[in-house]
Amino acid sequence: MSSHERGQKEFVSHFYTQSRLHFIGTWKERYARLLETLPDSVHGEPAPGPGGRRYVLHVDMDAFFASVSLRDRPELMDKPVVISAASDTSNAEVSCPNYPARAFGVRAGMWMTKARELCPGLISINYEFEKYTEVAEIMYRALYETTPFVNGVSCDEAYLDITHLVGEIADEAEREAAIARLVQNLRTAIFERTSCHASVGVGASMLLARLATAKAKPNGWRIFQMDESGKATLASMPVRDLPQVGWKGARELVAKLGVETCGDLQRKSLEEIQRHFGPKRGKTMYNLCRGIDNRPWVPNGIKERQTIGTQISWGVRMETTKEVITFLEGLCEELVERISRSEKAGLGAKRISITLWKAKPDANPNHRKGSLGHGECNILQRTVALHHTATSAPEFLHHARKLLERLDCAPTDVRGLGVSASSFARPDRVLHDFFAPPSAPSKRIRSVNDDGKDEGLLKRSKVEKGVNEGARLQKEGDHDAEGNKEVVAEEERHGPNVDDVQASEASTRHRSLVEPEQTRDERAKISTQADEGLSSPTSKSSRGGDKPHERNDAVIALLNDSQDDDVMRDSIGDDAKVVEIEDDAFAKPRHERASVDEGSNIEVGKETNGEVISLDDDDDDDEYDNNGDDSDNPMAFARNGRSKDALALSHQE
DNA sequence: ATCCTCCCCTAC
DNA sequence: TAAGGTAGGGGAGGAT
Ligand SMILES: Nc1ccn([C@H]2C[C@H](O)[C@@H](COP(=O)(O)OP(=O)(O)OP(=O)(O)O)O2)c(=O)n1
Ligand SMILES: [Mg+2]
Ligand SMILES: [Mg+2]
Repeated sequence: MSSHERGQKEFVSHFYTQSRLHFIGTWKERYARLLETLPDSVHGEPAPGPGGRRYVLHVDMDAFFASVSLRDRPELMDKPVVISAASDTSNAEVSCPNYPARAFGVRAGMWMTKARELCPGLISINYEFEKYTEVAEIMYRALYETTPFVNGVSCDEAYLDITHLVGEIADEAEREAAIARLVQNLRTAIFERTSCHASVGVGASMLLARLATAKAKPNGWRIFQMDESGKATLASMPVRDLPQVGWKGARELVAKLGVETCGDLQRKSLEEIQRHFGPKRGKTMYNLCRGIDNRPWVPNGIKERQTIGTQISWGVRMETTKEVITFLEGLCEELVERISRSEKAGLGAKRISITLWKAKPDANPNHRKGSLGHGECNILQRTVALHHTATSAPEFLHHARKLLERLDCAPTDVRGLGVSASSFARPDRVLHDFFAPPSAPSKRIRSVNDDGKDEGLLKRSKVEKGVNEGARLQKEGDHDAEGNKEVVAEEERHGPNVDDVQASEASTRHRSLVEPEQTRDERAKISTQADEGLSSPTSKSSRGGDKPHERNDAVIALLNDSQDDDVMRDSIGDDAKVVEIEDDAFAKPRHERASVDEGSNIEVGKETNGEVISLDDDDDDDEYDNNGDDSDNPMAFARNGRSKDALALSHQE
């Protein structure tokens, strides 16, 4: 049921109860709350052992969602089963195939129709999010019983540093025996308490532990030693098996450097890799293919959040601007709720971004994921930096609307929306909001920038030049459906879940080399030729024609109402006629400004509350689409010197 | 150089 | 039917 049919706001909250990706995506936040109940979890970094020895465990549940659900259905255990929202013949997305299903080539992210082709009679079980949460918690408790040095990655996966438990053991054989005992105890504890299997990899770094886990699965464990044989193993592994090298990266490596294995990559110089992938990514790849992992240990796996966001790009259908606004409002309310549940509770956002999935004009409905998928879209984002913080849903909504206006999208073309908050800082007008309800008209004191333009003009300058050619802004699809057929050999072994000892040599698990059934490209194109051209080394040039973001320098008004705009603009940052709050944060580089506010003990007084920069207030915002039809914006004409429907707007001069 | 915005990729 | 989210790293290209 689309958002239009269900009602925009209801749709938002309901969607989140059903989405597995939302469940996964918000898991760390819930994990952070769980940690607060585990006194042992507050720990710093583990120290290296004697002789620089280090032992890291990577623990990952096997076919997690499926394992949880199959506990109660033992008769299905050895049959091919997936977890998905599918019933019968529907085309849902596969979340988690069990290992028997994987033997048929069924993969997470695959659509059910494809999965059924590969595996006739495939059984699907629906999501049971509460159970996953329960099992995840039990698993984590077992992990923290082993060591406080736990780095949580996801609901079914974490790294443990056990150097302090085994590193002191001088004799190597003894040390390895101790590791084996520890790992087996942990695996046994998890299985006894959850009836689900975890596999474990051991290595001197997170990277090596993770590579070991991949070889250990399912239901096994393994050590990845970087001895001669380990080096040979690594050299023979496809680059796709390295973390951070995904489907595109692997393909790019082949196309640009002729590299397929880690060994191939090892033979390339740092400079050459960097030439194609940039300094940082190049350096990372250069290291990873050698088994070198410099990632710092993150205690508990919890880093300070930089952004909090909400987005939905499924089932989004709207016909009027009002519907768009209502949907956005739903997202903003969800966002505020999530912020309040996070460690950023009580803070406000100094940056707000939106994401828009805009249907391509020529989108082919056959490439949609069911009737409610977003189909072929251009995905556009816009950001605004505020001088002050936004804390309430109405404030977020206000800015989200303005950002959306810049994108000039007809409601009927909207296929998805997102709102996100960043640059968190101490809120600067908390009390103010109490006395000034969102809709209250504001007193304003206007000022004008150098151009001397006035506000009226600004309000029509929202749509940016170039957005109507948005298609050009995005990279074209990468591969056609055919590209998908060249499925790579996978999954040699899947017999009965064997030993609880070192998994056999044959136990190799490859990450998919196949493009996921994914959002950005919709693997839309039927013509392979054009595609191949684009994937050549020059393909980046598809961004060449960008004309993103014309600077929106116009009018500024000062006012003291929390409703009004508060946009940070270069043109006014330092020299415009704006009464600026004296705030040491503003002495810093722009990107540091907002976040450092937090903890700076600036009094949030009446004095500093007053000045807010604004473009205008909200009273007539409905021009966001005047009547829902895009492309008719006076400024589109003014700026482009051309506009499809400039005539339609002559109404306001 | 460094910052900023928008976009791409990756992982679960 | 069907639920294509979320966060972070980082690159390209323009502005400063
Ligand atoms: N594209 C994906 C990837 C993962 N998941 C969910 C279902 C998985 O069960 C869970 C954990 O992801 P893993 O990558 O750990 O995969 P599994 O645990 O399913 O299998 P494995 O045995 O390979 O770890 O996340 C999902 O819904 N969609
Ligand atoms: Mg797993
Ligand atoms: Mg996992």
